[in-house]
Amino acid sequence: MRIATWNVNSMKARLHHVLEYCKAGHTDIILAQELKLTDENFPVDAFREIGWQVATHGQKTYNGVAILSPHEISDVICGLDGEPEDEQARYIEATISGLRVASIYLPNGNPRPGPKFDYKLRWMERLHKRAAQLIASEAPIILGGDYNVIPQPIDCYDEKAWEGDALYHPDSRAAFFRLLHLGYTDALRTIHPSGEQYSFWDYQAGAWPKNNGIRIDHLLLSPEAANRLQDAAVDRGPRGLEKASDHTPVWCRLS
DNA sequence: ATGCCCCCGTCCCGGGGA
Repeated sequence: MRIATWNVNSMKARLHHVLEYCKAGHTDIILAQELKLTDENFPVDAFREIGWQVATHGQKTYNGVAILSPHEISDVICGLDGEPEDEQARYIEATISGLRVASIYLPNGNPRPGPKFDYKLRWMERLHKRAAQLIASEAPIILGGDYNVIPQPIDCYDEKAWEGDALYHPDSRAAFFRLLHLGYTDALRTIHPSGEQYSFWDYQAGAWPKNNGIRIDHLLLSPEAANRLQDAAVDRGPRGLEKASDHTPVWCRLS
């Protein structure tokens, strides 16, 4: 069973790339983020035609998350508890082949300090509560997505360039490690403990050709999932295509 | 040097992204 997370930066603009990725047989599940469209406008039929099912939690213009798979998707939950007035579509959870998976689009948090950074930290606390509930279930769980957190210095091309940024701020990183300390495993870092494993390259300033990337897309595995971890990697292919997303898929394989 | 690029919206500029 292979699971990939991919911030597609508009499902409408990236539909062809995503369909090709599905058809290529790289993965059994895609946890997608930044759809930038409503559920009504999600191209369900295009996926149905290639034998894939979808569960979506969309929003006009901004955010939006989905779970895509050729296998049956059940018990879908959208959103996190704790802030009923929050209308941003950033969390969806479902069961596929006995695996509980979530697609997460964590708030960016810039500019910091400010209300957007406060929202990011509150959102991470809400995610922490849900992650704790899930781990208590002792099911195999994968919390995948764009966490908008650079965990360690090794995960960015230039530590100085990110100093003070919401993605690299000590509060963001501490909240990320608090998630791990519940008992979750960072799949990619477990398989590749050293070296850069970037998942995002800015569109600007030639970041991609210069490999000025950061690692912000993560797959967090509960113990029952981590026990089955076989492999994990960044798939740089899609980032090199014409009209690419600024993120590329990160995947893991479970036995 | 927080602009460079890219995507969206009832749309030719501005907000948001990271």
